[in-house]
Amino acid sequence: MSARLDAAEDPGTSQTVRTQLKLRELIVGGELKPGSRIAELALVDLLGASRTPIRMALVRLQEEGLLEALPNGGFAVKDFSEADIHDAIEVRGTLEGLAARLAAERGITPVLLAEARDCIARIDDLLAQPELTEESFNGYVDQNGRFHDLLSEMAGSDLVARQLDRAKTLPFASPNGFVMARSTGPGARDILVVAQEQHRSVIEAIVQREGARAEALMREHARIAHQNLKQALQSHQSLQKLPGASLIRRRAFR
Amino acid sequence: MSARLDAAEDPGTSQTVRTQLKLRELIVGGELKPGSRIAELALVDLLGASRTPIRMALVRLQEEGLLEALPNGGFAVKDFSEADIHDAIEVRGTLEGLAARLAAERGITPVLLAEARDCIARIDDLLAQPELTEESFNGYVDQNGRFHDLLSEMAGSDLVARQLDRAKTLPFASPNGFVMARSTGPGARDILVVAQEQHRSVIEAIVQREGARAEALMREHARIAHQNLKQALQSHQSLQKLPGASLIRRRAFR
DNA sequence: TAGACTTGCTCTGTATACAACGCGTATTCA
DNA sequence: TGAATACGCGTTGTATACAGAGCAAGTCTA
Repeated sequence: MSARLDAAEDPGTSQTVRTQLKLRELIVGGELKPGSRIAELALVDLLGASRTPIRMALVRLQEEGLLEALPNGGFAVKDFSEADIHDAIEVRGTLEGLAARLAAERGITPVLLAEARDCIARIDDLLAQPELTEESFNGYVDQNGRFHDLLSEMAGSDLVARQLDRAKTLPFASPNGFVMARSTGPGARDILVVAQEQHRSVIEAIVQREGARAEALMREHARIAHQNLKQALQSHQSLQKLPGASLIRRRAFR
Repeated sequence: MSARLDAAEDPGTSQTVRTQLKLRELIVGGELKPGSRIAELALVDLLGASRTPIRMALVRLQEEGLLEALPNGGFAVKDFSEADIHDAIEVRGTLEGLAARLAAERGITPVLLAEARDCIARIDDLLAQPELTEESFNGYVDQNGRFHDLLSEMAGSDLVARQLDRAKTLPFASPNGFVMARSTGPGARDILVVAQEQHRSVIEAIVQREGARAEALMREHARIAHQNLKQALQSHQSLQKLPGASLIRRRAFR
């Protein structure tokens, strides 16, 4: 019975991977409430896979930090305090700072540099107009994600990239996490302008082999998310747009 | 058949956890060669558990970074280049620097401070004598591990502690990794003296709320491991004492 | 009526059976 | 003799059966 109904969705991948992706969506989407135990049998019905791949996915998501193991077996969706989110952003900034410093110290390939410059040029184009449209905002999110991936690659270290991936897994710690929460509003475009300036400066610092400067810039760049967090927590509307908002403890909405 | 022969070893824990611990020992001990596929059935015979908990343990060890998933299924023990080890140490230093900075900025509890001071005092005692015995060296390793655990706790953040744990998992990236490789030799004691001075300074910086200083000190502290790595790679004898030495690529011994 | 004990159910952890896939080998054909 | 194909073995990924433990509900007794 390996040919399940929904197996046709992603023919190439294994049940375990499909289950993991679906589960992650359910979690950050808020379908599974934090704190309460996740019943494996319920997921069997919900996801159309047997318990074995589901358990595998649960273990992987626990290692990712989205689930916690309960004392008497099983897993529950983790919830995060405001302080946790702050720390998650700080960790990402620190590791991105490390990546930037290593990139500056070791030098980067012309190919990577060209890609980064292309990335920055595209964001420049998007920000050329005084008004932010939904389309240009989505474009920014794409290019911003690409920029941060490129930076991870520039460090030239699988280990650093791996650790950075881990740090970005938490939805609100990802480079685009709080950008999403601020897609509209008066200050939205200005923040992107500031962020873009930091993008430009970091690449310049890396090219000039200024490690300390590159590091400091990436740390500060991540801290934009702190401002966005603060603002998002005051606006229910903004929080709705934040991926993984349901994982935040003491949430006022709902 | 849940009452296996060796189940009596650790009555409380589950098969999965026991398997994971045993497997990790096999890996860092060099019993499982890097690169080649790990046959699950072989582990069934070797560890006395069925395939299910073994697979669980394999997945967890992959997430830990000790195993890599092979393209056509299964896992292999990862091998690490000299550059990987360098990066792993740098990542640990960076995260320990973050922990120290957070501890300084946020302040630490008197209990933690007392424990840290006790830790430092014990190391002082061990280093009071001009000669390093095997006993005093082992004592140093214990207290050094304790110190680094305390520092992780001082940050006051589960997320930071988690990420730091990950960074310390690689055996040669752990605070005691390269200390072990330098247990003997003329310079051995002097290095411990330097490290201990850094321990002292970091705690002082944290108490004085000097975040930047605390961070810089922990980074530099981790870099002692770089020196030790360099020296260990030149001496077969030292490498033998290094946990996980068999995971290093292009090794000259054996 | 309240508390404690017992019983039953549901859930996880573990073992095993099954199927598909890949790889190596052997055989056959050109 | 070489290359290509087919067959068989071993391996992983998946499904399911089974057992023990925890939790809740119900009942009995004081």
